Amino acid sequence: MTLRLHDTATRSVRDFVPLTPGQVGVYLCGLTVQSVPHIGHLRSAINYDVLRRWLLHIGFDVTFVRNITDVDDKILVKSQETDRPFWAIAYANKLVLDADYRSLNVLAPTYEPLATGHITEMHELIAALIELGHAYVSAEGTGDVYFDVPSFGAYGSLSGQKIDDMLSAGEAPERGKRHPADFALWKGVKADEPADASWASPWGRGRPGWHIECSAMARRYLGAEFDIHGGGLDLTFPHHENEIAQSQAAGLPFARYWVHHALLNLGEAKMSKSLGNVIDVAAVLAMGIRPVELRYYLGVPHYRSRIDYSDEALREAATAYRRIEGFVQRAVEVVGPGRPKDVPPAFAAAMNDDLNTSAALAVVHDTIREGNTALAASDETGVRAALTEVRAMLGVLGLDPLDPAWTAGDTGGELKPIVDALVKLALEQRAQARARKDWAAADSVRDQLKNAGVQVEDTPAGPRWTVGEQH
RNA sequence: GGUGGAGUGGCCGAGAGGCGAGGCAACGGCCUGCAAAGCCGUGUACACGGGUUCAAAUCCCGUCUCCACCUCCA
Repeated sequence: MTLRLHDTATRSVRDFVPLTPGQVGVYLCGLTVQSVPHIGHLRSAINYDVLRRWLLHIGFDVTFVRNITDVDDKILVKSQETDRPFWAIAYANKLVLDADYRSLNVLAPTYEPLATGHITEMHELIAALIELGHAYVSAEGTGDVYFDVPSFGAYGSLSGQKIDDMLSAGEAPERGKRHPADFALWKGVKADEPADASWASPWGRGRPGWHIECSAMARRYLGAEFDIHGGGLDLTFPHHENEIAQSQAAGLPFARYWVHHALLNLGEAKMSKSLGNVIDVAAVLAMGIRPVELRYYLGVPHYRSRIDYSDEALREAATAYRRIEGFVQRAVEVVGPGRPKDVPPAFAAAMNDDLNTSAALAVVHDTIREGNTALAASDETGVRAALTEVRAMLGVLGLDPLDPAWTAGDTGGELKPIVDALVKLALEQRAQARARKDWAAADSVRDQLKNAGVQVEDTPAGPRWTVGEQH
């Protein structure tokens, strides 16, 4: 059974065949670090993290490149508004982004190139495009270099756009564009822009256009042709279309599969900084939702389905995750953590079917039900079998409760043995009360523990307790 | 105007011609001293109107509503 992926270029689900057997090169458009990331951005990271984990699980060697755009119009505007260097703003936002990725258990990419670190590679590509007649220097002496869109016959093939049908670009062609659809490869420095936001080039000082960085960096780290290019649906046009044009016009075959994920909406529109309808990780944590629960919420719907954000749905996802977590904890108490390895065939089939995470999760829940039944029957073999499968599946989704990424952050870990001893003391009294059928006394112990944040449950193996997981 | 996509039970969310994915909530039962957790069971769900078919949520035609992109955007 092979992996099948939806390819935007063909608008169909296709068998995934890597360029080189056993190896996969993935380029994901990361963020422009113009502000603190919101949970829509993180959905993107999680979707591709699941893709990556699945590729790894089925045995591929994955080179995963996710870029950072650290210079652009908005960052420069912010720099002027706040009178801080653009690079300090970009870096500060990148630090928050890094922390968010880590908190959500998103694997670090193989490499994370910065746009400003690849000016040379961009120059090479731009020079080649000029040489081949696919780019030109603005006639107005601004130092701008534009890609000549009409010179690239296949333009629009990814998004199905025809140049003639496109909405006229509001403003008149700027600074010497030959065609309104032409886009900047290099932007000559403007008088009012920060002096430290420009680089020397054969066409004068300036800075990169937005699209060129991805073509240049994908080429540098993944080669002229690579397997998968990912990004948000909103990048299909013009960004990805322009990447294709730049790369292919320069003779580079570029990406073989285009994977786009749907967006996260808040209210009636996509979450976006410019609309002001934004929720970030800090806001979610403030609701009492843990990062793992946020990951579950963002990662379970199919990646090509829009998520309409709501607090209720997020809280519900947290509850659902706790059922999963509850099974894993109870099972571990009986048989130990086990050694997660194989995944049930139905789970693999769902993942191979264009990463159907919802269907895959149904298999997780089915397995958990079997595991719970085994637990109730004190069937250790059954518990162990279910636990290893469940953990293997959750591992692919990045949601294994035992993953150090989640457990490392647990607060009060060093107090646990102490609390454990104290709770045991109380539970002993409860056991004695129960033995003499003094239910009032027994329940009083349980209620007092509950008031202190400790939940007590009776199981076939005796009472167990957990700390504050109520919302 | 062009391009792509969506409307599924109280809620979330898969599926894409035939036997009701899964979760949350609710209700009933089992278990329990009582709980909790768990397990078992309970729902005439597919935007609307036509059509094709033995059979349609799934295909066709039409209608409505919504979203994204065509300008920076995950």
